[in-house]
Amino acid sequence: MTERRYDPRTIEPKWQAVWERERTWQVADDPDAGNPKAYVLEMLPYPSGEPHMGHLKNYSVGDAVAHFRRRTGFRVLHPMGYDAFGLPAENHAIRTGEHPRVSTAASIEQFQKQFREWGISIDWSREFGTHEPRYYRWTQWLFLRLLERGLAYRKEAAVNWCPNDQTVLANEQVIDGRCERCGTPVEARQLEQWFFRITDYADRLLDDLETIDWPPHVVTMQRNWIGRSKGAEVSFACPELDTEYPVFTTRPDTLFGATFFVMAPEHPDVLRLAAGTEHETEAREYINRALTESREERGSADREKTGVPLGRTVVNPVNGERIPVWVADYVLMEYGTGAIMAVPAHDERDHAFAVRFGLPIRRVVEGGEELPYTGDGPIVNSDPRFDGMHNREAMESIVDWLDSEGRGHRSVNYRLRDWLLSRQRYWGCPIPVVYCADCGIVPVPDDQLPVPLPDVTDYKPKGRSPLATAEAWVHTTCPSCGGPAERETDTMDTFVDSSWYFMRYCDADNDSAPWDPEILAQWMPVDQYIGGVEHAVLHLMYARFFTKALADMGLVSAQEPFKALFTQGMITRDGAKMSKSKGNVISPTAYVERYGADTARCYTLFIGPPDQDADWKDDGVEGVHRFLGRLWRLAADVAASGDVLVPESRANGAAGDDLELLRKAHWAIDKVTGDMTGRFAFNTAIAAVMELTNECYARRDAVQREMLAFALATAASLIFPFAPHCGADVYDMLTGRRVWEEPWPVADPALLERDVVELVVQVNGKLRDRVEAPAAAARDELESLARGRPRVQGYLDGKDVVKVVVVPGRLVNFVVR
RNA sequence: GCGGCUGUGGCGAAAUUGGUAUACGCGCAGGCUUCAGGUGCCUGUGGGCUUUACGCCCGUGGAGGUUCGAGUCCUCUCAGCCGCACCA
Repeated sequence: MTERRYDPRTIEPKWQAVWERERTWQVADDPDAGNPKAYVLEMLPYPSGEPHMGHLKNYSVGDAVAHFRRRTGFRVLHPMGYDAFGLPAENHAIRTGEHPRVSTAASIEQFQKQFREWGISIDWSREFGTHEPRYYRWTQWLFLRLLERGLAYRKEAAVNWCPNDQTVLANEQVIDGRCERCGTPVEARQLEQWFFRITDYADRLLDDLETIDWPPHVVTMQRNWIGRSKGAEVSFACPELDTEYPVFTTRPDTLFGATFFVMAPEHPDVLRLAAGTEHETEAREYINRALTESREERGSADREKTGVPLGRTVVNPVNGERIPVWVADYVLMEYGTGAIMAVPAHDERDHAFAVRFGLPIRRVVEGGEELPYTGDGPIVNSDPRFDGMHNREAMESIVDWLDSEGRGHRSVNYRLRDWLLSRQRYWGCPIPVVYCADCGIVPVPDDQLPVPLPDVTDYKPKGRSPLATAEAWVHTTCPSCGGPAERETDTMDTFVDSSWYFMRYCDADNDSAPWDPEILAQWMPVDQYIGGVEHAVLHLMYARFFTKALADMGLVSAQEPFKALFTQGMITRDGAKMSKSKGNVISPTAYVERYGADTARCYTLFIGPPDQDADWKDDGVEGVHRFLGRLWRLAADVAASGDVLVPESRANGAAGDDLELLRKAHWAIDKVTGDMTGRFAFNTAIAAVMELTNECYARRDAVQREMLAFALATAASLIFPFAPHCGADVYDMLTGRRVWEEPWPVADPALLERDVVELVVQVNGKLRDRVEAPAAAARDELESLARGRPRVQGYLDGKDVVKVVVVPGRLVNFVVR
C-alpha cells in the first residue's frame, strides 16, 4: 500500500537525541513539588563484558514502570550505577595483568552506550560506580559507623574458605557446600575475620517481612534463611569437671527421653572432657579428622552418622539420670550451644545415631507405629506430673518447672549467622582500620577517608590479600598514638557496596556526607525494586540489614529499603540458561541492530509473564517487529493524508464503525491501565495494543480519518512505556505532540459499556445457544428471551425445568430433569 | 526429607471475582497485491464424528468431590522446576 517503511535505525537515534539534549528524565530534588514521588529502581548491573538479554529484560520492565508512573502523575527517580568491584574483573586481571579498573571502565562504557541505545529513561546526573573513591569513601564511612556501634566486629571463627578463589566467603555465598562463584568445594578454616552483626536484627528482619509487598516465595526464602526456632535452653551438669553444658531444644517435652548427650567436634570442652578417659586417643583422632573435613563432606543428612564416646556422663536435670557424652559431627558448633540432648525416640538424627551405636531408645510421646515419632501425642514414661498430658502442654509446664528450679528457660535460636565481610582479594573496598602494636585496632578517622585502594603488580591471591604487597601503603602511622601501624589488607565483600547504593542515588554528588538526610527522606524507600530472584537472600537481606542499622543511627527514616519487589524470570535459550561455556549466549546488540531497540524490548515483555522464565525465539521477535511496523506504517499513511490532528476522543456523535473503533480504543486504554496498575501483566498489555492496531486495520476504510488518527495515537500512547521510540514517533506524526508529556489516557466508562450483549444460553450447564440481548434487560426478560429460542426449546421439550440461573449480562442456565 | 512454584492447541501463552476455554503472537494452509520476494494485505486454523449443519460428542497432567455451572474451589495423585537441607 505504501513505500513508507518503519525504520528504527532512523527514528530511535532521533528521539534518543531529544531526550539526551533536553535531559528529559532528570528529576530534581524538590520537597515542595506537588506531585507524589515514585522511586523506581532496577538492581544495578555488575559491569563485566557487555550487557546480556537478562539486562535488557530487567531494564525493559523497570522502564515500563517508570514511564507509566511518570505519566500517571508521579515525580519519578530512575537512576543507574554500576556494582563495579568484584571477582570477575580481578580474575581477568590475574590472567592478563590488566588493571581491573581498566577492564571495568571498558565494560561500563558498553553499558552506558547500550542503555542509551535501548532508550531507557535514566536520570544520568546521579550515575556512579561503586569502585570510584567518591563512592567507596562513604562505604568506608558507613563501615566506621557500624564499627562504632559494635555492629562490625572482628572475631576468630570457623569460616568458609574457597581454595580456588583464595578467600573466605559468607554463609550465603556457600551453595551446597560449594563456592557460589566458582563451584569449588568450600573448606573450613579457623580465621580471624570481620563480621557484621546481622543476627542482632534477626527478629526485625523476620517481622518486617510482613510490612513489605514482596513475592511470597522471596519472603519464604528469607524467613527460612533466618530460621527462627522457639524452644528452651536447659543445662546438663557434669559433676566430675564441675561444669554445666546448656543445650537448646525445641522439644523440652521430650527431656525424659534423652538417653545420651552429643557435642560438636569444635566444642571447646570436648578434649578436656575426654582427657584421662579410656576414649581420649580415639576422641582426639575423631575430632582432628572432623575439623579438617569440608562442609560438603560433612554436610549431608543422608550420610551415615559417626561419633565416639568421651567416657563421661552428664546429669539430665529432669530426672537426675546420668547419660553418656559423645562427640559427633552431626552436631554443629554454629547453631545453638554446640551441644545437644539426644532423644532417639523422637528425633530422626538421634535415632539413626542410637541405632548405629546401640544406645538406648525410650519413647516418651505416644503416637505413630514406629520410632522415631516426631508428631504430637500424650506424654508417657516421664514423670507422674506430666504423664498423660498432651505434649504441647507439657512443653510449657516442663519449661516453667525447670525455670523455677533455675535449670532452664525459654529461648529462641536462629539459623542466620553473622555476615562475614572480609575478603582476601584485591578488587574491593579497603576496610578502613589500622593495626597498632600499642593501640590495637584503630579506625581511620573520617577526615582521612577514603583509604585509597593501592596499585599492586600482582593480583594473584596467596592466602593473603594482594594489598599486603603494597608495602608503602600498608605501613602507616597510628591515628591514635602516631606510632607505626599497619593497614588492614582485606577488602570488603562487594555485597557491602550494593547494600546502600540506592540511598546514594538520592544525593549522589554530596561530598560532605553519604547523603543529606532531608533529601534522602524525599525519595526513600524505593517504591518498586526490580531484579533477579538469585538475590533473594543475599543482596536483599543485606540491604535490609543496612537500612535498619542506619535507621537506628538516625541516618535514614525508612525501616525497609524496598517497599515493593518484582523478580523477573530468566531469558533462556533452547530451555537452558545462557552461558559462555554452553556457547548459547545471544547478545541484545544483534537484535537491536537488526530490528531496533523497541522490538527487542517489547519482545522480552511480550514473550510471557515477566516473572516467568522465557525461552528466546527469533520467530517471536519477528512477530513483534511486524506489529510495531504495522502500527507505524498505518500512522504514517494517515499522517501523510492531511494535517496533524489533535488527540481527542470525539465521543459525541460517533456511530457505526467510528463508534466501534472508538470503543476498541477505550477498551485498550482500560485493559493496558489495568494490566499495569499493581500488576506486571505487560504481555497482555502489549496484546491489547495489538488488538487495537488490528482493529484500526480492519476498519481503516470505513471510519473517518480523525477517528483512525485517534485510535492510532491511542495505540502509540499505550505502547510508549514498552516501545518509547516508536510510541513517540507515531504520536508525533499524528498529533505533533510529545507523548511523554501527555497524561496517561483515561478510559470513558460509558464507552466500555455496550447496550447489547451476547447472552449465553445453557441447559444443564452446557452451552446450547447465544443470543443478542439488551444489556439493561431484567432477569425475567432474559429468561423468556432464552426460553423462546427454538434451539433451546429442543432441549427443554418434555423435561421439567427445576431451576433457572440468570446472570445478567452473561448467561441463562436452565436446569432440567 | 521439608518448603514453594508450574502443568491449557503443533509452540510462547490468554482467561482480575467460579459464568462463552484457547485472546495476542508464532507456526501452518489458502487467497490477493507485486517484475519478483524470506515484503505487505486478507481469510482460515483445539481434537473427533457424521446426515458437512445455524449439527453432535470430547477437551485445561491424572482420579475423585463441591456447584445450576470448575482451567479457576476442595481432597488425593503424577510430572517438571526452584529454594533449604544433620539448624536439635
